[in-house]
Amino acid sequence: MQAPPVRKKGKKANFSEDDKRRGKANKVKESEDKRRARAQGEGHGRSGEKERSRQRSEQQAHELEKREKERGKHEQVCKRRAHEEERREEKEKEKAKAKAKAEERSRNQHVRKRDDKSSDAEDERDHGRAKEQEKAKAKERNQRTTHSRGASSTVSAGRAGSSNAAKERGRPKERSSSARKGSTRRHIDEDASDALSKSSDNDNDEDPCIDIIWYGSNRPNLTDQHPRVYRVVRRTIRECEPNVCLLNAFPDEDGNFAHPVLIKHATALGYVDMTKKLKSNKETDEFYHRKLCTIASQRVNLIRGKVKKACQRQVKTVYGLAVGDSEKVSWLLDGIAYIFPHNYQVLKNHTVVGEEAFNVPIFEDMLSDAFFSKKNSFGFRIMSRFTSSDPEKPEEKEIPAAMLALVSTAIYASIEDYKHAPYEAGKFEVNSYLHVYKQNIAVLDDIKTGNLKAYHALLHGLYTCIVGDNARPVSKKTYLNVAGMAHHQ
DNA sequence: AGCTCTACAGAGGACAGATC
DNA sequence: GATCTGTCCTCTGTAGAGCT
Repeated sequence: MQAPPVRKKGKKANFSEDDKRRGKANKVKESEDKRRARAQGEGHGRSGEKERSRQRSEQQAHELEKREKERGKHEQVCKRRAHEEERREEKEKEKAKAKAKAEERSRNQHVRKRDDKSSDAEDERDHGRAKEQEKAKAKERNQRTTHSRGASSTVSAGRAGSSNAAKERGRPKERSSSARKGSTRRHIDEDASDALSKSSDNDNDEDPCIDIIWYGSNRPNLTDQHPRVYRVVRRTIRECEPNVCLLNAFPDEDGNFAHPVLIKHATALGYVDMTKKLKSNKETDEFYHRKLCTIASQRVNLIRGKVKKACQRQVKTVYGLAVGDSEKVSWLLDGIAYIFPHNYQVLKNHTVVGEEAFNVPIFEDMLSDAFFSKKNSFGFRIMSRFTSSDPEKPEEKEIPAAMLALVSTAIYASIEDYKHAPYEAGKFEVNSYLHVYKQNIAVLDDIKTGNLKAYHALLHGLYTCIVGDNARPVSKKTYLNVAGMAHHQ
């Protein structure tokens, strides 16, 4: 069996060049074989009777040669046939494999769809592990835990473990990456096997260990964790990620924002010892939940980072920025003028249309780009949870204020990057931009309290523009005029 | 030591061109 | 027209550098 093409560094599947070359080489080889076969055939025909009549001895030698050639030819044909047979078998095997893979994929999709529908479905999935797999997993994990206890750490070993872990930082990379590969695959397989073995709902066989598997890097890896820990953290992530757009884009203002969510899911799943550990104030237990929180908080970071990246590409043209134009940048950022339609003229009075907050096309573009670029994108996945602020029109959903404020904050950060030359994309840190986020939220709150209809028109209007036909068209935001906005800026 | 951010890696889906 | 193959893109997850 041929090994699958090795992927190298980089995002793209990197088998292209190698495969191309391999494909070309095969073609060249084929044509060379053909040429050789043709040449052999021709040569064979020419070595005829003329030679025989001239010199018997030569003829004998020739015949000998001929026989040799034929034998060689025959061997070649045999070899080729064997090779063809081999290739055919390989192809059949590959086909069978692809079929199995497709079946597995469709099962996975089914499971994933089920998973999206409700978290109850996840319960089924999580609890429906095949007995055999669980045993194998438990065995594997025990081995790993033993290893990590000896060489690295589990948090059950407490802080002492972390110092060991620090020593272990220099461990060979293969260890972690192979563990990652194995574990990632393992969880996917769990999903697949789960779809098949719904009947085996039995938690008694599950590995009850709730220690954190941690090899001493900055945070524990999600997929390395024991099933119970994995399940609780996974659910915590699933709850925290949408909340970034629905409720608060900067929850990590409180470093342990995921802590209550962890407790909630541990309790819901009935993991008494884990709930106890999460609620405990002991130093080792605090360390335990802090470590678990870091897994969730990284996901939140990633979402924000993506939004900032989307904005970086656009602000230059939208706001007509030049690198090092600190005067314009300062003006745009002061009082968050950039959220309003404006007219900036050098050495003249700049004007801002205060009635049209967030009525700049970049907001719609950035929301689209960051959250709704594809039917499968994050925004579409959480769209069912969007609500309406207008009690009279509950069906007219709105873009959540947190989502709009996050985009606005990312735009602020991107504009600020142009303040100094040379251009350098700054970091989108919580500490640096939390005040901007709060300022944006305050503006939205003011609109909401001052003119609910305008607030609804703004956010539902954005929703309509982005989501399209699913929503009813809504009047333009031109009547938005919030007198009280100014004193909050 | 812990936090934050970025880059990298792997898997799977989408799509276009090639081939049958 | 159906199927196959190669390539690109996106998403999820992880490692590690740099900073506090």
